[in-house]
Parts: sequence; structure tokens; C-alpha cells
Amino acid sequence: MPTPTDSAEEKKPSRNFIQQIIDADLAAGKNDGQVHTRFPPEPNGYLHIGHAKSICLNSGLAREYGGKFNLRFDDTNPAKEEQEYVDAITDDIRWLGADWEDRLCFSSNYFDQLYDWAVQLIQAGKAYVCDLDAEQMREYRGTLTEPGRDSPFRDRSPEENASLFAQMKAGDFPDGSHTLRAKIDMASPNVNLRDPVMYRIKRAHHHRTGDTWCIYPSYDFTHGQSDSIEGITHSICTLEFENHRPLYDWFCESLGIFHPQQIEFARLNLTYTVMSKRLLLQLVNEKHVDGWDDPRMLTLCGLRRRGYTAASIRAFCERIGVAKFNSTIDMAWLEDAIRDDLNTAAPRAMGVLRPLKVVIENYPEGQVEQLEAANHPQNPEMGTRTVPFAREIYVEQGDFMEDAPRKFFRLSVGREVRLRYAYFITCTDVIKDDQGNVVELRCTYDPETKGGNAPDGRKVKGTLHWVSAQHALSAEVRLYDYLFGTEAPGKAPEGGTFLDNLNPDSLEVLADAKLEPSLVDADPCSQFQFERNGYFFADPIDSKPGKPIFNRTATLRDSWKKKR
RNA sequence: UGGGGAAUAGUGUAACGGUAGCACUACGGACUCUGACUCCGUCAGUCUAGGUUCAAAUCCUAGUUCCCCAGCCA
Repeated sequence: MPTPTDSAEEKKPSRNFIQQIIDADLAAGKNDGQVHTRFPPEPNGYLHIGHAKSICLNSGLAREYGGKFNLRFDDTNPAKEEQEYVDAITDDIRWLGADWEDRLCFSSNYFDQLYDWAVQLIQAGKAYVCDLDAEQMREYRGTLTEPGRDSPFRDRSPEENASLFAQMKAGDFPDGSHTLRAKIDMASPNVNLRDPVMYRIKRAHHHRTGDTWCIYPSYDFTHGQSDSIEGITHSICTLEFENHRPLYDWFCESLGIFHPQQIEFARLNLTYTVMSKRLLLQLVNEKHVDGWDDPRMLTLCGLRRRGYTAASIRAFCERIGVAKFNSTIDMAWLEDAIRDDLNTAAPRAMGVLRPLKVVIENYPEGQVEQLEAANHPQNPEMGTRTVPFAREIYVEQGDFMEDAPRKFFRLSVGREVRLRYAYFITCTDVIKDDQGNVVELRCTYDPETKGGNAPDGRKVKGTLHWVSAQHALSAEVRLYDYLFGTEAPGKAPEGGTFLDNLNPDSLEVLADAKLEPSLVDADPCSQFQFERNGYFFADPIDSKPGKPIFNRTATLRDSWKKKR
């Protein structure tokens, strides 16, 4: 008789469509059973969460199938590419945890081979040098609904083309004056096949090849062959390259070289953010954020500085799945991933973000007690620490309310609450300034409740975090919120730009939060849950010894806030 | 009015002719020295219209909607 356990075991883990294709390839004996993937960034910007999806997909597949994963920079446009980006990208990928072993590759390493292949196509009558300038070429290309016209230079002889191409390489022509084009079909309904450019003349300093070349291969003439050279079995890319696949096929077949299988998937979109390199660059250049690693940016370095762990980003990429549907993932998924990770990993501490002083009138003046607190209530192995308690403490301003509703389980005159790991206290009086603002609370404590339990068995509904006033560490704490205030910020409002969608409250700096003294030694990059507040990350750049600065990674869920 | 893709709860993603499942969100409840975590529950879905079949998300036909392509960018 089947038990529930039996039926649960029968459920197979679901396979995404790429895994299904690879399963089928392996079953058919393709590629000698090998799986080899790659991540091919252009070093012209920083990596963001969308790239993480691709990195996790590609490196994850290689790991799953016992295959290999390459990192290859597609660096064919020296005008936009820089070593700085190469360094930042390799750092980010390493941090994310993808391992390319000794296979750090560059398309620019294949420039000689690519040149030879171009000559091969010329000799085969499949490529020609064209004298049309950029504007003329556009006119000849036709439109989406009308075929293009053949270039007047299309029928040059292989000998003439070879000689002209050699001259291009030798620097005999000015930039933009000539191109090498594939001779395919100017009437093709697929515009990518209307004699695409293979080489252009561009006198620019390349970050790796320097000034060796004045002609550079186009991406289309480089990408597929680079995959081929590296023996990439499954060339996984985003949907917009689907239209290019016939062109890559044409190059591989015309050249008679190994033919990787290209598979396209939908890129990641997230609510409340923009993902395009252009817009991210604009945010940085116009200083709407503090740089590429601003914790509000969904760049990998920004997320890292916000306190997101690599494991949480990997888990996120795993959960969102892979498909061909253009989807937009709710930002809540990202937050869920980091909360999930940090909930088990982060030690707890007490920090009062918006302090309100409390004087415990019946507590002896000058007395200090060292109380024991658990570093992680669900995980005793993380040990305990000591927190000092004294007559004057700080609590959170939001933990007091004058005319409190019944469901408010915190402080109000006459109400009793527990101070975590300390005592029960009862509020007796409120002190206000001239404007009527609450500036101080007067309370009494019950000495019998030391440690947080009442011998008479009475219960309190609320437990508050607190910090001893005289022992408190004053620290800067940065509260981050969504950079944009609208779900689809890429869509500019009528007559405006996406910048109009920026959230003016995305950063709040608290100059004088009061933290428990043990945090004075917090190492840069260490992470804590400030109980009842959220997860915080000691900023690696601005923190100084004895003066940590904390970035809020994520808030805790707050069902009380929702009720109100 | 060219070509290439895609449509399953609010958001994602499974089911590959045989009980539409899972996760996130939302909303209830239990538990709680974190209004956290955890646990339990509720709401909610096959783009439309025909057809084939004992049986259709799945196969066929016709439509609808959305995305991509006219860089010497990638």
C-alpha cells in the first residue's frame, strides 16, 4: 500500500527547457557526451542581477552535467571597452561563485584566426569589400517590409577583394570608408542576412591588442566562431539573438568548423528597477546614485555592498526558472532570497535606529548588569554574548504610542512590556518638549523578572529591543529602499524620463543610531540581524576600526505595519 | 501590410493526450522572550473560437495580444 512518503518520492524535480534539450542531446550521443558552456560579457559596463541569471544558468549547467564553463570577454569594439570593466567583471563572477578554472578567454585572442577565416570566405566568393558609407549602406539595406538592393561593389573578384581587404588591414583607408561584408542575400526577410558587416575600419586603442589592428571584426562575425573555437556545445544567449542564429549557422557552415548549438532564453526583468546598461550608466554619470556599487543599484557590486550574499543570488536565480516568456519577476522574490539566507546565517544583535530615552526610575543609579543574550535563538551553537543594562536606556521611537489601540503590544502609559533578555518594565510617564514631542519615557521595572520571565507566570505580549544609554555605540546607519517608486520605471511618464520615477526616499542616513556595544568590533562585511529591524551589513569602504557603518540589506517582514 | 519568437492564478514556473502542481505575493489562523522565523489554511489559472478524441494546457484550424529585428553596438 503506497504511503504519502512513497508518492512524494515519485515526484521528479522539474526540468527547464534547456535541461530537457541537453538531456536529449546526451541521450542521442551528441558531442561525445560533453557539455561545455560559457558566459560572454562585453567589457563595457558592470554586471547586474540580470547577468547573474545567465552566469548561474551557464555555470550551473556545466556543474550539473560534469562539464566545463568558460568566461569569455567578447571584446570586439575597442571604442567602448576597458580593462577596468574586465577586472570588475571577473571580480563579480568570482564572488558569485562561478568557476572558469583556467579558461579565461578573450575574443580578441582569436583576431588572427578570424582574419584568416575572413580571407577564406573572400576566396570562396562569400565575402566582399564594400565602399558604401554607413548612410548609403542603410539605404541599400531596405526596410522590414521591402527587400534591399545589392551593393554596387558586390561582384568584385576574390582577387580584388583579397587585395582590398589586405589594404584595409594595412591602414590604407580612413575609418568608415570600407567594410568587409558577407555575401548572403540582400532580399532576405531576415535583415541580419542582408550582407552583414564582418569587418570595419576603426582606429582605436584596444585594451588587449593595443594598436596592432585598425580593423575589427563585428560581433556577428566573432561570437559564433569564438564559441566554435572553444568547443562550446551549448551556446546559451538571450532572445534577441534568435534572429542572428541563421547568420551564425551560415558562418560555421561556410567555414566548415565545429557548430555549437545556440539556445535562447528570456532575460531577467524585475519590478521597481531598470536593467539596461545605458540607463544604469546614466544613473552613475549623472550622480543619481553614488557609483556602480551604490547599494541601491542592482549591479552585482551594488548588491554585494548592500549585503546580499552570493548564495542568496544563486538561490534567487534558481527559483525564478528559465523559459522563453518575457517575464517580470516581483522584487519581493529577491528580498525573500536574502532574508531566507540571512535568517539562518546572521547573528542577532540589538540596535535602536530612532532612539527614545527611557529612565527606569526604580533601578539603582550607577548600577550596571551584564545580561546574557543568544546570538541566534534557533541555533544555540552560535553562542551567547553579554549586553550591559543600566538605569537609562534607549528604545525605538516607534515602540511607544500615546493613544495606543488595544492591539499595540508595546509601550504606552500604564502598559507593561518585556525588554529582551532583561526585565519587564511599565511605563509611568511621558515627558515632552515645548512642541509637544515625546522626548523621554519614565518607567519602572520588576526586579523579579530578570532575564525576561515573571516568576508569577504573568505574560506580556510585547518584547522590545533596547540599548543601554551610557554604553551605546553611536553609529551611522543607512536605510535603503527601492531606487524607483514605480513598478516599471523604464517606462517614462508622459513628457518625462525614467528619472522622474526615482524614489526620493531611497536613501535615509541615520547619523546617530544607538547600537549595542559589542558591535564596536564588527568587521567590515560582517552581517547581523538587528532584531525587530532587519539585516545589516558593515560597509566595507566607509567603516573605520571602532566605527562601523551599517547598510540595511533588507527589512524584516512587519505584519504590524501592515495592520495599521 | 516582411521575418523570428512567446502566451498556464496578482507574479513566476511545472505538467510533454489521462486528477492543472509548486513557489513568491495577498489574506486568515497557530506558535513565539524578534508583531521575525516556523507551521497550518484561504483566495486565485490553461489568450479566444472552432475541431479531433472516451479524454486536450498538451494534437489540428482560424484568430487575438505581447516581445525582437532595418548599428560599421553587443
